[in-house]
Amino acid sequence: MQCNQFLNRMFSKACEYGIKAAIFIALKSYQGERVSLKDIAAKINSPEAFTAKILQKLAKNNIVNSVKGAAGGFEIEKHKIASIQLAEIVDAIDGDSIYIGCGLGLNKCSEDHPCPVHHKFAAVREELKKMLESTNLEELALGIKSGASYLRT
Amino acid sequence: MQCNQFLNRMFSKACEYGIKAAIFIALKSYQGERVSLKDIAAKINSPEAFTAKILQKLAKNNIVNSVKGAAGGFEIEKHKIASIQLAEIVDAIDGDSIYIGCGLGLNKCSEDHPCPVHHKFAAVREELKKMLESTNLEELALGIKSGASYLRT
DNA sequence: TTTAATTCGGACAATTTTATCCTATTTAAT
DNA sequence: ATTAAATAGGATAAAATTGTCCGAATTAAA
Ligand code: FES
Ligand code: FES
Repeated sequence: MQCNQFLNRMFSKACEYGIKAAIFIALKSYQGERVSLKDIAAKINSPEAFTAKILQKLAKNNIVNSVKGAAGGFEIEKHKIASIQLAEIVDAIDGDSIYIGCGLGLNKCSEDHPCPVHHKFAAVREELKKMLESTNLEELALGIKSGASYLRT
Repeated sequence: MQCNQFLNRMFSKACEYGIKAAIFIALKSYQGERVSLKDIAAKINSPEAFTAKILQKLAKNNIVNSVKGAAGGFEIEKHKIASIQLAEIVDAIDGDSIYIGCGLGLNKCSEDHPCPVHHKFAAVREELKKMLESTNLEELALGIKSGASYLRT
């Protein structure tokens, strides 16, 4: 008997992979290295082909550069790394409804027609928004570099 | 062409329905009325059969009482309403990973082996947890009763 | 006792999310 | 030029979530 029940998340799996991938790419880019899909998937412990799709999305959103062909891979221009906010990555993959939308699924969140949890929820959601908008890739990458944090279990 | 993309949520659809249903049942219970699945689904604008499953879950978790047969329906004992926290409902339907689990999907969130966003994320998540644990069904129901908030768009 | 209004719960269907496979294309190196 | 190492992207599959259907069980009321 498999007890599957219960695994709601703040971010989708795709988004989790996307964030971790971006961090790893940023880290390597600082070292002047370009990384392959294979390396990324191994490092962040994600399914390769699925990760490829996510990277395509990040590339289309100009968050990472992809380079085709032998010796190709993914990279981020060093000077851009510190200016990429977590919010941009989440936005590219999950959209902004997590920190914009109504907590109880009303068409839109509004003061004029609030859902029952609006006032309490909006505060938390705003915290999340601020957090995502004030956290950049550089600091996240530095945490990995210094050994203060980890990309996989 | 349907543009479906992007609809991540804080709570699952099931959980959204569950919260709204519980609020409506609480409201009616204060008025000494028991409500049918049909009424609930109509009031919160949810698919009936799906809502039935969710109500079964709430019943099994002793959050609502279900009464079978003609003139049956759902109710919550008045004296319990103020003591039911939002967290209990979320927990019964979505589990606790939303306010306990790692934001980047590591097996477990821990200070000893933190993911890159741990410190920033844990603060927001804790806010969410506090909010869910300090909000009870009574206040939510009162918002609806007073016309200050709405259950559907 | 019959009937009608209910919830219960199993089976199933549709949709979305997650994951895989395979071919085409690009590019560096030989 | 040829080859090998990459990403791109379409097609498909698997799994999870969301949604539907229907018969069984329960209960109040006629
Ligand atoms: S209306 Fe629901 S969170 Fe604002
Ligand atoms: S380890 Fe990821 S949020 Fe704590």
